[in-house]
Amino acid sequence: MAKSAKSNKTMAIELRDKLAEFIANGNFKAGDKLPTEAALTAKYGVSRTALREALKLLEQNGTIYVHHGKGRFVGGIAELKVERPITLFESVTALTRGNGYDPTNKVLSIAEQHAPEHIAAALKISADDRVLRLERIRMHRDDVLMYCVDYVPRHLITDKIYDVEWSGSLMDLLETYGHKATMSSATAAAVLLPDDVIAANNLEEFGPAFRIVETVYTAAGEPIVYAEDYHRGDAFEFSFVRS
Amino acid sequence: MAKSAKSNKTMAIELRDKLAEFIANGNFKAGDKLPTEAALTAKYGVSRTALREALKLLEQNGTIYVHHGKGRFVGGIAELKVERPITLFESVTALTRGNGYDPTNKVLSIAEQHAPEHIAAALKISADDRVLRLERIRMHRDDVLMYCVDYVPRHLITDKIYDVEWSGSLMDLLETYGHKATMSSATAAAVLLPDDVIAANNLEEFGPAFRIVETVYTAAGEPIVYAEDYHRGDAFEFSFVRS
DNA sequence: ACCAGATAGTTGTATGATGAGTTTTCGGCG
DNA sequence: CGCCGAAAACTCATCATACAACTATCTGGT
Repeated sequence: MAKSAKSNKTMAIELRDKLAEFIANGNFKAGDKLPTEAALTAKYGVSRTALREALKLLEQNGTIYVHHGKGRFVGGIAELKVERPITLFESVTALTRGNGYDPTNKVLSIAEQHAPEHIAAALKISADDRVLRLERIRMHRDDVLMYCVDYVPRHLITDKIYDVEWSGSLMDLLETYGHKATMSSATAAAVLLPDDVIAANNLEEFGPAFRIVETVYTAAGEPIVYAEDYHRGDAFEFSFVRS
Repeated sequence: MAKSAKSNKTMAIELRDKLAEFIANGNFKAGDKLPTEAALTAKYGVSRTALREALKLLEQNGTIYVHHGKGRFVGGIAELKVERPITLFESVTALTRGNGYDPTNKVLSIAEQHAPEHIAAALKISADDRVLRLERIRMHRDDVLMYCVDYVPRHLITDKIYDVEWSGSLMDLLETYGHKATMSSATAAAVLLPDDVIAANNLEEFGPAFRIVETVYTAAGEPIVYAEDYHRGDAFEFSFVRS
């Protein structure tokens, strides 16, 4: 199996994902026996080393379980897999598309200011540091799907704020400045939009919102965004497995 | 490194855990460089194969990240762990206590009926099979925290329904009948309580609800409960890590 | 028919070699 | 002396081979 061209992924990761797909698409149910290592190395054309590494990753995430000398078997949790769990870190654009919409962004405001105390703490900046506050709505045709407020430490964006295109993906933008978002710590709650937001933006029909407040980090643990995302209740549903 | 005596764990798993401990105890912070493969094989007295397998497991769970040719570094995700993530399978009682409340249950109704089609499908029962529908509210003093509807396949409860105490934990009850709940597949959304529920139970002040719909399974993958839980929006907040 | 040993099948572990990406060192040139 | 390119060293990625440990099945002896 040749690795994908230009892929940064290792063979083990690619193979893990291919095997996961094979299991998901192969009419397996919990407890079914998987092909042996020998059969799988032949099937995918890889070394036994890469295959074993991939299989151990699948074992760690519950997709399979192993009995030494007997073989490998499909784990029960595999049937509970959801395609895009709430725990998946992805851009708001991808999330919105995953819920079946074709989103466009509208920038309501972009401003440089001091951060409220709790936001400064989350972003690990001092009270003297400034943040950029980006306020946007995400729309599908004429319907407002999300109201979003993002706070970014000012020092991360080395250009003047009016020289920057703010309507695209904030994560992609930060990556061009050398800060690649990879994970976040989040909380979710059911709320109503703040009254002043409703009044300022004609959002009387928005209804209950699924609010996610998250701090976004690079792989090295550097906090780069504090986000408050209000997802319209009747437009979004979030999936996850509890175990 | 000798494996623990009588351990069923593979070398890779044991080493993963030892390395995780080394990282946690070693005054490392996110972004710090870890010792090379050569140094770690010498330190732990293991083959390079086992070490690489262990390191890949740590990479998958976010503890470390890798840059080909540069080395391995401590990941920031370890600092993001939350104590009771939304993905933790626990009883509603434990969840409610985790949010700081001392809940009492009030049974609104218990009835035997046919299951709606989507619920029969989720519980993997036929249209002829019957379910028990349990409707309850969870209260903290005089405040209603949750409105819950649970559906249980009738055949799981071998006693007459009026001989059963329904105000306790449903999961504990099912365990006494030999069906231990261990995991669930869930979706969450922000909604309003249905109008008839508000009217029937004087819940005009409930406000937006964080609704979790989940199918609960035993370890063998047998579905035993279909639950619709409406958590009062201003009383519950759910945490999770995205990666 | 039952039991013990041998064989075959399957996963677990180790070692050595080569390839690919990154950093450091060395030598030549202006 | 500083800069640049090439080579060497460092570090992770992949492959191949050999042997060990566990499980299932087969065979031969009683």
